[in-house]
Amino acid sequence: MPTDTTDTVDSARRPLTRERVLEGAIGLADRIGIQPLTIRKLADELGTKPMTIYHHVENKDAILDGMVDAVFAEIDLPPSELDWKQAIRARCLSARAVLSRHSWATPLMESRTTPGRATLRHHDAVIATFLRGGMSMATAAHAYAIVDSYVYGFALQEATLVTDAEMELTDVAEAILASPEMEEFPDFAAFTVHHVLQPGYDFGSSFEIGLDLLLDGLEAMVDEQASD
Amino acid sequence: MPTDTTDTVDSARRPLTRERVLEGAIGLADRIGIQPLTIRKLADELGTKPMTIYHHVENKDAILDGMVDAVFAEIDLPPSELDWKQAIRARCLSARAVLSRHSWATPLMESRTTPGRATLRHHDAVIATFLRGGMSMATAAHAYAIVDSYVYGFALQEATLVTDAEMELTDVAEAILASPEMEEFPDFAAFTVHHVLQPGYDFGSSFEIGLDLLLDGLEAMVDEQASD
DNA sequence: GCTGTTGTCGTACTTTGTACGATCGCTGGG
DNA sequence: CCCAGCGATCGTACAAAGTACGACAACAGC
Repeated sequence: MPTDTTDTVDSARRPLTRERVLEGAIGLADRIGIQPLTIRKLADELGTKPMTIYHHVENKDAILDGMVDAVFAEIDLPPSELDWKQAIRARCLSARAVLSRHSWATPLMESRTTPGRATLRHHDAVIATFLRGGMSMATAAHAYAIVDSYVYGFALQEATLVTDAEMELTDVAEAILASPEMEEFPDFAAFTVHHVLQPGYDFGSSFEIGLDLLLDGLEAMVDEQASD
Repeated sequence: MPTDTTDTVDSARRPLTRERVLEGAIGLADRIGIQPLTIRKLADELGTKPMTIYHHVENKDAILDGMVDAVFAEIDLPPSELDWKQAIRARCLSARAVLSRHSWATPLMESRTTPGRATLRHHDAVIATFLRGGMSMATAAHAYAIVDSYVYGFALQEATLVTDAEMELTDVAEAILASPEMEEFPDFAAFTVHHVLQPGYDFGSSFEIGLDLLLDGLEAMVDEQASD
C-alpha cells in the first residue's frame, strides 16, 4: 500500500519543513492572533516539539518575515491584460481581501525590514504596471506610495475592527457609548448611534470609494503629464 | 532655598505618576523602539524600580494604551476657523508629523481596542468637521474611513523607512540591489536605482499629493450630494 | 554491520511580565 | 512629641517564552 503518510494525525508525520512551519504559523495566527503565537504553541500545532522548529528556521523573527512574505504571495499580481488602472484596482481589491483574511499581517509589515522574494516580485509587478501606463518614474513612485498607503491603512483599520468583532462590533459600540464622558463628544456619539449601529453597516464598503478617488486622481495626473 | 526638586538627577525625584510613566515610555520608545521597550528599562529611565511602575498603571498593556492616547493628544484638532477641507488637511498634516515622530505608534493602533479620552475627542472633532462641511452622516463615515486609512497607511510605511534609516536608506537599497535574484525584478531594480537612490529623494513628498487627491474627490462627492 | 549525516528532542539558561508581601516616609490625632 | 495608618516604593520570586547545547534516533551509502 503505497501511501506516503502512514501516521495517525492527518498532517502530522510528513517531515517538517520550512514551508510547513510557515503554513502552520499562518493558520495559527489566523485563529489566535499574532501576539499569542508562541513557538511552543506552534510546535503543538505542528505535532512536534519547540526545538525541532529551529532546524528549519533561524529564529522567531525569521518566521515572522516568512509569514509576511507568504501573505504577499497570496495577493494577486496586477493582471497584465488589463489597462493599468483596472489592473491596479484588481490587485488592490485582492490585497484588501488577503490582508483582511490575515488581520495580523498589516501591523507586522512595520517591523519586518528585509523583504522576501514574493514581496519583491509583487513590488516589481506593481511598478511595471504603473510604468506601462505611461507614468514617469517619479510619478510611478508617488502613485505607488499613495495607493499602498491607502490599502495598508484600510487594512490596518479593518484589523482593529476584526479584533473587536469577537464581541460583535455593536457591543463594543454600545460599551463605548455607555461610558459617562460620552456627553462631551456628541458628534462621535451620534456617529456611533446613527451609523455604526445601523443594521447592514459595512466598514469595508468605503474601500472602493476611496480607492477610485485615488485612481481617478492619478489618471488625471498621468493625462496631464502626457500633455506637457 | 525653596527648590522643590532637590535631587541629583534632573527628572528623578519628583514623585512618580501615571503621566510621568507614559512620558518616559514614549521618550524611550522614540529612542529604542517599541519592541525593546521593557518594564525594567522603563524603570531605569524613570530612575525607579520595575514594581514601582505598577502602582501607577495596571499592567504593560495599560501603558501601551496610554501611549497611543498620548500620541493622539499631540495631533492638532481640525481648526474650526477653516472650511472643512482646509481643516481636515491641516489635521492630516499634523497627524503625519506626529506619527512620524513616534514611528512605533501606528502599528500599535491595531492591538489597542479601547480608545482613550484624547482619541475620542479627536474622532469627535473630525466627524464634526465633516458634518459642518455639509456631509451626510453616511458620507462623513466614508470620508472618515478613507482619509484616516490614507494617513495611517502612509505613517505605517514611513515607520518602516525610518527604521531602516538607522543604516541610511541608501545602504538598504544597495543591499537589496546586491542580492543576486534582483535580475528577476528589473523594474523594481530600476525604480531603486533611478529614484530611491537619487539625492534628495523624499518619500514624504508623496503625502500631500495623495491627500489632495482624496480631499478633492471628497469635495466633489459633497457637491454632488448637495445638488440632489 | 559501520559510520556519518540529518532531523528530532530533553534540558536548561535568559529575559520579561508581574504577584506578593515587606518596608519606608509622611500625616494627622492623641 | 509620639504613633497608628496609609500610600508609595521595592526585594524576591515565579511563570511564560525564546533559544543554546548536546544527546539521540533514523537512515544513507560503503
